[in-house]
Amino acid sequence: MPPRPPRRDDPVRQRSLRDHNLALVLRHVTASNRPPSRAEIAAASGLTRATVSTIVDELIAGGLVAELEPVSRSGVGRPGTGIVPAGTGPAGLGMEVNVDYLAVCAVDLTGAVRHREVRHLDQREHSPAQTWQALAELADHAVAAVAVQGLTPAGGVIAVPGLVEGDTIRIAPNLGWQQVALPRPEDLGGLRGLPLDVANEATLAALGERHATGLRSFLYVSGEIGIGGGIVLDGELFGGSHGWAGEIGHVTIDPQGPDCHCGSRGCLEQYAGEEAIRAAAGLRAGGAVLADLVDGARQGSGPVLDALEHAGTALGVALSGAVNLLDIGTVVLGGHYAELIDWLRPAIERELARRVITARWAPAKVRASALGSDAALVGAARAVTQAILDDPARFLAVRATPAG
Amino acid sequence: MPPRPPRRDDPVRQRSLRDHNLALVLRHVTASNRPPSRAEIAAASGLTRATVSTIVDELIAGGLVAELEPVSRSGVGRPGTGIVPAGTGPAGLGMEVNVDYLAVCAVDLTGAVRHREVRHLDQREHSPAQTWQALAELADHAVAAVAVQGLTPAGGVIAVPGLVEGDTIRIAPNLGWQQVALPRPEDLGGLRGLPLDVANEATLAALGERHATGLRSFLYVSGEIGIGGGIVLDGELFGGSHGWAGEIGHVTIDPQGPDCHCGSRGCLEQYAGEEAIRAAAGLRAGGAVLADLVDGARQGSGPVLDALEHAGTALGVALSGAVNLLDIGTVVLGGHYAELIDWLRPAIERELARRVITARWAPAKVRASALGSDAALVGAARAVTQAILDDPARFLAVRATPAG
DNA sequence: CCTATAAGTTCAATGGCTGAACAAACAAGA
DNA sequence: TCTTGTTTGTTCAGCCATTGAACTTATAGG
Repeated sequence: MPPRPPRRDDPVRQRSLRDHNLALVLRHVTASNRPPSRAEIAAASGLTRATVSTIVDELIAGGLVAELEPVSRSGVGRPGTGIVPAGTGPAGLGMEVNVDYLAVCAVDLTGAVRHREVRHLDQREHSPAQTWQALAELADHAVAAVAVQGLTPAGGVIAVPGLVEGDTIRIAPNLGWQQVALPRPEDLGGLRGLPLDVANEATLAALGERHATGLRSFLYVSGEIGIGGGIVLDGELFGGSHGWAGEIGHVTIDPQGPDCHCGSRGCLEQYAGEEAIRAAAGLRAGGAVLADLVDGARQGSGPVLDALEHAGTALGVALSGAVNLLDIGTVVLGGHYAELIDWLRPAIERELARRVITARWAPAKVRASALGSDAALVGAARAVTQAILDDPARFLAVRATPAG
Repeated sequence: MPPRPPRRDDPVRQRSLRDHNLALVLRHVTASNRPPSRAEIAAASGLTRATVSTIVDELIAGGLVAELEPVSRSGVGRPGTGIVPAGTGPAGLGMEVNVDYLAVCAVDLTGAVRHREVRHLDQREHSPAQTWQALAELADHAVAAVAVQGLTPAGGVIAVPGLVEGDTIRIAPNLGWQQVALPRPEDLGGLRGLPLDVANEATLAALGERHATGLRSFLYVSGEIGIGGGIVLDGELFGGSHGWAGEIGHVTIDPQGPDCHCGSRGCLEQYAGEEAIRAAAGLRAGGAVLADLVDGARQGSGPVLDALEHAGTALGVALSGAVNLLDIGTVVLGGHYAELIDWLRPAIERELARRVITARWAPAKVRASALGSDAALVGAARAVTQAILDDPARFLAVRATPAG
């Protein structure tokens, strides 16, 4: 995964000093809601106006930020020129492989989605190679579409519903994939030469939510066919030793509970996974389960409401464990859960209040995803731009040296 | 809690550059097993020999490191002079308040314990003020004892078995304390003017284990009367939003399980807490429970072995959830668990293998605490010295300006 | 005693930040 | 319209930490 932590064990020379402050200034530009002037950046960051000026010049020359037309703002004194993230230049390419669709999107440095395409395609009927082929076509569209907008993809990240280690997909149960390697850039057409990465979809969705909501620390839980999760701590994605952190779907709810396909018993998925809720609600299999659930709940169907209540209780038990362990203030529900939150929340909050030992001093908040089903796709694209924003110096360096 | 993270949002000036490299060099000195020479530090850190020389001079002047007598090492060329952490100068004072004893210890910058005193005293029969009074006496002994060894305490940390927020103890169930404030330094006799801190004992024990074992990431679980925990990620203690992370004792094992004093049901403590194991093993109450359990297990007592097997299973279920969530490679068992590990481990490992979804690729290791029952005490003391080692510049600055 | 090798120091050069002075751009009041 | 006051942005000398190369110091081996 891209966002490498700042290397604490590296020596610091003059250049790293500038690198740090480049990132610092750029962060102020992207973080503030109103385009800040050089003077405002200086005041907020603690650097002097002189330093900020030279750094902003370097960022402008590198195409990472742009000056606004000098807008006359209220107040006396010379008006400042607003600095904004560049709307042209580098872009991030997000791709998603899911059970029944492929999707691609592109975001610019401001975080705006500049292109988006979804193709319905059942991966279970195709080989990984065919999937990569189809994804390459979508990616080519995207590159062409953003090129006319003045954007050049600086990298791509592929979101998959499975366990990823390095550049290989260990296992993606719902796709029926095992030990699938990342496609080489050459096999992805127009992406030739572009740095490419794969990561777990829930992890990337958490990253997407982090930017969309502005939350510093939260636990993201996505309910689809499986249950995925991602952890964001103090603004950074927490990956764990191998990047597998957040696997809440197979946390034990009841050690003696029903068998799970993972080989264990009583996993959360057996209580709050799509199939479990559907069965408990007495709905037909193979239909549009989410829509049926929402309809049933709206109409006050007893079995549906009971099923959601049970799922919410199990979710609440699992989340209580996570909150006890991580002391994290917010839980974000994504995927199908986002649309079911009104019926899940009471049970979740009840369990959190009962089972979290610090609940009386700092109750955890439960909220719905801001990006909905696009979270993983947008998160993947933003992983690319975020890497640039986190370390602009590296981007400027590689852009300066090679002639490609 | 002392170890504040490096502030990513701070501006970086020339001075911070030096600050960073001071810490970098000092880290190399404390981390290597053999006293490194200036040249070795330069090679390992990436700095030049010139820079390392000036930095080492500054550290020597500040009393944080010392030169060894030039020992002739094998090999041609001028032998290097080894640099070691100073055995005199600043010390860390660790204090522990527990149910039936008070303890104080002092460590120097090398991590060596230079003083240690334990006083048996039942806190439940005394007010917090009386406890602070007794602790102050022990602390005075410690300050006097280390003074003759050339050590001056630079700060103190008190470990308590309870929930701490900032400078107040929210609740310490086994002490019967609620909303107890940190004693003011003035009320602690010889500690006048010393920076003082409180923190949870399990959290500090995790910190102690981190130094004793050299592990970068692990989950520490301590079984005493209650069950505490601490999380170390990539060498740093993870505190969560309020510093309450690691509360594994009240993770749910069975949502319908027995009532817990915390107000919830089926908490881990009801299965693997001292009282639960004792009752399951059919041992008398009020005795030396740990000793009785070890004796029973050694003699092959059926009820005792069954009780430990059950406790291990519950621990394994809770730890599986934690490992799924955090993708953490090692679990360290402390407190009483350390002495019971031979009988707990089989069940724990069985559950981890079954319930952790990534177990087949990266099985988590289970090991016993290296510090045993001293972990919290030593961890508290090392929290002080670690803060100095992490940011030597700050220590040198405050030491330089005030004449006290 | 001489040579090779490695450790540690000295010093001019370099790069990046600061602080103060200055120029530019605007509002408000006379 | 002109002046005054205010804020923005730039310029430049000074400062500070690191570098790299030359130099000194200390050892082993022939």
